Amino acid sequence: MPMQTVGFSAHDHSYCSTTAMARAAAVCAERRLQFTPIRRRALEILLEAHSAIGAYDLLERFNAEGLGDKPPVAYRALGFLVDNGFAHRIERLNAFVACSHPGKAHDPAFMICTDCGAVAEAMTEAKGLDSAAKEAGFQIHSRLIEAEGQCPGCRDTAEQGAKG
Amino acid sequence: MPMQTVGFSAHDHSYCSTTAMARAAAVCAERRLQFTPIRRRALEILLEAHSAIGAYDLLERFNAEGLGDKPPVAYRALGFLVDNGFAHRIERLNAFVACSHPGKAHDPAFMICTDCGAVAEAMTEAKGLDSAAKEAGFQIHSRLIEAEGQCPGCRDTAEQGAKG
DNA sequence: GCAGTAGATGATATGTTATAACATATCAAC
DNA sequence: GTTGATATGTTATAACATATCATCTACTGC
Repeated sequence: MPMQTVGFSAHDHSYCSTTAMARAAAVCAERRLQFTPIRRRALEILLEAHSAIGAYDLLERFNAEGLGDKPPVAYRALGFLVDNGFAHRIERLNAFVACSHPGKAHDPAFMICTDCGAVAEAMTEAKGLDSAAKEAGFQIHSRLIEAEGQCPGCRDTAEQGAKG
Repeated sequence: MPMQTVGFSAHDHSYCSTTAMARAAAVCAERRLQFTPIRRRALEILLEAHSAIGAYDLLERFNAEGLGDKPPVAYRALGFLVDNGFAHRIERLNAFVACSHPGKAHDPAFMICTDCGAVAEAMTEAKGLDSAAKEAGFQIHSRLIEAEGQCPGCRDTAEQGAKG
């Protein structure tokens, strides 16, 4: 099945994956960053998943493909992707997802489905947090916003199960 | 110095600590929970800190006091405190803080000072996240909101340093 | 009081995530 | 062809977390 969920909605995944890779390659070229095979493959794997991938999961994939089997290999590749805005770290899961809006600076929020593991990225304003920080005299350097719950697909499935 | 920061503002810390302990004890009595010496001491230590304490830091304290030196001891105590709303886990730090609003159900936001390690808890609305979730058809079960930056005290210090 | 039971603690082992530190390879610039 | 910069390979270990089973303690009902 070629369709999966992004933002929990069906889409042509191979297309979105391909365009994301092309965009990443373009950004790297522009910034004189080396989009090496390991980095490239790491991003491909994240893009294929649309769920969060742990560093050691990634490492297993690498190992199977002869790309290296030591933790730093995975952490460096992931670090590169995160540093350059091609991926995000999901703290709740100690894992990583491909960025849905690469290139643009953003403080994303994530919705994590606890049933199927899908992760969707949303742009949010976090106005409540900003005003709380202002009130406290706290200067925010970075925000972390993650929600866990059920994606639309899994809600439907759960309801079916409850009925049947 | 008896004063420290909560919500980054000066306060009589021994008083806030004592009342928090009393409140926790009352809640435990009401819910028929055992507020055992280990659990009690864990909460005391978190309350004294007003910054996030890691499980192994806590364990070191326990060990020094003859309360146990194996990881499960710390994780169980912390689990109890979190489950019952006396403490929160800070994902970004893999560490724990005493709850500033025990008893009330809440989805707190945290402000973490990267200079001094102080952590303040704020109540927020997270309206942006809620509307994004609604739009995506995602049902939120729990929220995680953490900001890193500089607390008022450390901002002042940093400015002094820049000047001098 | 005493037996049964649930919950708490003790102890061992292991699993999982992450980084420090050092060595080597690759490639471009001089 | 040496230098310098960046990426990768490798070893070791730090840091965080849980599974499992044995034992003990405290409440429950008799």
